[in-house]
Amino acid sequence: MTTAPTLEDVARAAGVSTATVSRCLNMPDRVVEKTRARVMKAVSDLNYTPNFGARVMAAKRTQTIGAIIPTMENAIFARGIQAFQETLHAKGYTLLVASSAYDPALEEQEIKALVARGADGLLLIGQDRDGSVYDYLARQQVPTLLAWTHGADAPCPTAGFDNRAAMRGLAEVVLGKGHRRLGMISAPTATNDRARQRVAGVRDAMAAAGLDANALALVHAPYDIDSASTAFEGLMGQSPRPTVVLCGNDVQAAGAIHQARKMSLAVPEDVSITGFDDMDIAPVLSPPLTTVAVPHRAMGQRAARTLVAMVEGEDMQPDAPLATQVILRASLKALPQAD
Amino acid sequence: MTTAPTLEDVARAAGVSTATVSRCLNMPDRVVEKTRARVMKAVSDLNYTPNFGARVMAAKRTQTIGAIIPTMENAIFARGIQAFQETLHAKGYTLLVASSAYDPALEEQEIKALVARGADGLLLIGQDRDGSVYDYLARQQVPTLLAWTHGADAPCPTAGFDNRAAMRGLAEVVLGKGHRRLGMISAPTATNDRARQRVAGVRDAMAAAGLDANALALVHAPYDIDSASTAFEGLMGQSPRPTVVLCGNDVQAAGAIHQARKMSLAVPEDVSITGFDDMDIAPVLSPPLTTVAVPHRAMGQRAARTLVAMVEGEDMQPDAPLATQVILRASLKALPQAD
DNA sequence: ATTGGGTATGCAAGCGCTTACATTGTCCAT
DNA sequence: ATGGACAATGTAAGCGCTTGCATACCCAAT
Repeated sequence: MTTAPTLEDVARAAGVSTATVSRCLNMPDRVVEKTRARVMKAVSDLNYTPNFGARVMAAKRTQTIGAIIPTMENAIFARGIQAFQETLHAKGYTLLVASSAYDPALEEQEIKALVARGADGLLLIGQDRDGSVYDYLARQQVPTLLAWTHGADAPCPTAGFDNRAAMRGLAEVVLGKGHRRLGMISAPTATNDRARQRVAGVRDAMAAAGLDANALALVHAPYDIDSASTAFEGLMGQSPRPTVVLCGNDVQAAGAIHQARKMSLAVPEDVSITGFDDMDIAPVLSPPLTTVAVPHRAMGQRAARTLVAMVEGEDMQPDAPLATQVILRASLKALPQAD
Repeated sequence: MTTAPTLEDVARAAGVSTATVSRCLNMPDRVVEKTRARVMKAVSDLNYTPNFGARVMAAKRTQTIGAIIPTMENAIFARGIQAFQETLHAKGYTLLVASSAYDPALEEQEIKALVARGADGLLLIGQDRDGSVYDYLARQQVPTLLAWTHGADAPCPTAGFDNRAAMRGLAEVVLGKGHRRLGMISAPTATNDRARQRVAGVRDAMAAAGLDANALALVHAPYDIDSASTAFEGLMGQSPRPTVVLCGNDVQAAGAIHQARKMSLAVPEDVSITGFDDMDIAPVLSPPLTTVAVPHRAMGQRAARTLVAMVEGEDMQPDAPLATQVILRASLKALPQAD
């Protein structure tokens, strides 16, 4: 056979109609045991795989969920997506992942590609995107869930945590340790609401502590080790120098620690450093990293459950945000009392 | 409008036939300017997106490439896949990624899902899988490329490097530093030819140096930090204790270093540790990690070019394996000469 | 034996798109 | 004027599958 077998080939081989074969595959209990056995044998003899395009076109459901994550370059989204996939799989859905490299235009293309491909639902990260994208999604009636963020006022249902409150919690701990000159390395905030919220969280804490929120020494850098190193170097060049640098993410914190070592600055003696995410590497860095633990797996699972419910037409009442937790490790130290 | 517009809706709105609309979209120069403008206006007025299933079914090409990677949990495959995607994108293809969690059965399901979805080509990692899988792929006539591995005798074309030679190169350096009692932490080798090859590479070097290859203290652990920590602890419990532990991967090396610190073993004074991959974290660990640099991006790009060529029916002569490079950093030290 | 009520199966109409082929229209050479 | 060549567009036949409806069949009850 030079071309892939079709339903009809199977039907012929089993001596039944295409309808029966289709039913065997999709609603096995509507076909009597004996026939089904014969059909299944033909299926495996011919090594038949249904043609997806045809199936979609006829049935209008794909049992496929699409997800677009900003990056696969580091593990930020990996754990959550893995859990998301596992849960989807258990529910009979297949996950297709694309990565946008933090580029809104690319993301938009990928959204269209996934929708065109018949994704029954979409998972996107964060809520910063052009209104036209949400219009398009609404128009195409594709249930969409936003993860890694939380908000009742978001343009779609969300499954995530409150980035602002989470970072504020960490900043409060930092301030509680006596730090007053705060530095921060954040991802570019233009199209990244999570990053923006984290910055806002730090400022919230500063304001609440009676500090000038604008005094935050803020530097932007992409989520990679080298950029963060450079950013850290810049921060350390300022005077007075910050006593602590809060990083928007553990990867950046790793870069900061790395750079500190290069500059012969002891962490935390000369400068404290914190991260965000509590990735695998956080406890392994030296010094081990103070960070914010994000419930990645729980978020992925919840996202899967919610999105499937949306796809299957159930009403979902909005979820509360997931809780995050400050993890204290050696990279943050208390400042000696000055007053 | 309650349902997505179809080609026919557009045709009606523009006052032309569906064929003309289709041509506007797929071969614009076969339609005269004036008509095309009218059609395009209708398209954007209606916010029309072609139905992928229908298009696939009629045209039999999807411009989609599928990739299945063993894990997204850590960044092992991330850089390569990212480059793969970028190159595909430049060539007008969309990449769909699935993760098999190192489970052959899951991988098989995902292969079928991707094929059924009309992937024009497939990228798989390594070559260890049931013959029936390759039969299926041949049957379905889906061009398939194996990455992260190299071999003229592989069941499909490959785009990668020689794991065995790469690890042998590192082991030779290690032996050259005077180490004689070697420990190794490898991923489970049952369905992972890359891991198996790396072990073989170490044994090759040992044998070539006149050592007993069976004297290698080998422990298996999945690619995560905690498992590697445990594995390292086991290795250190043996006596005589290895003077160096070669890890199948940088993540495992991170776990090993972490565990060494916990056990108050100084690296590299008490024990040397090496990794594989030269991930971002390798230079950031303390001590910085001696490892093998793998040309991830080059591999991803080559894979994309080769696979697209295969999909488009060009003949490809087999490529040479990509070169790897031993990166010496502080985690490996020379042993004092004993003789 | 008949009849009625289920069940198991077959029939055939699409699903939205592409594309080979047919048709219509245009323009130029004769 | 007329025919021919070519360009622009339309017509309609699938692509492989699902599913509402029709048919065939089986068994129990009469």
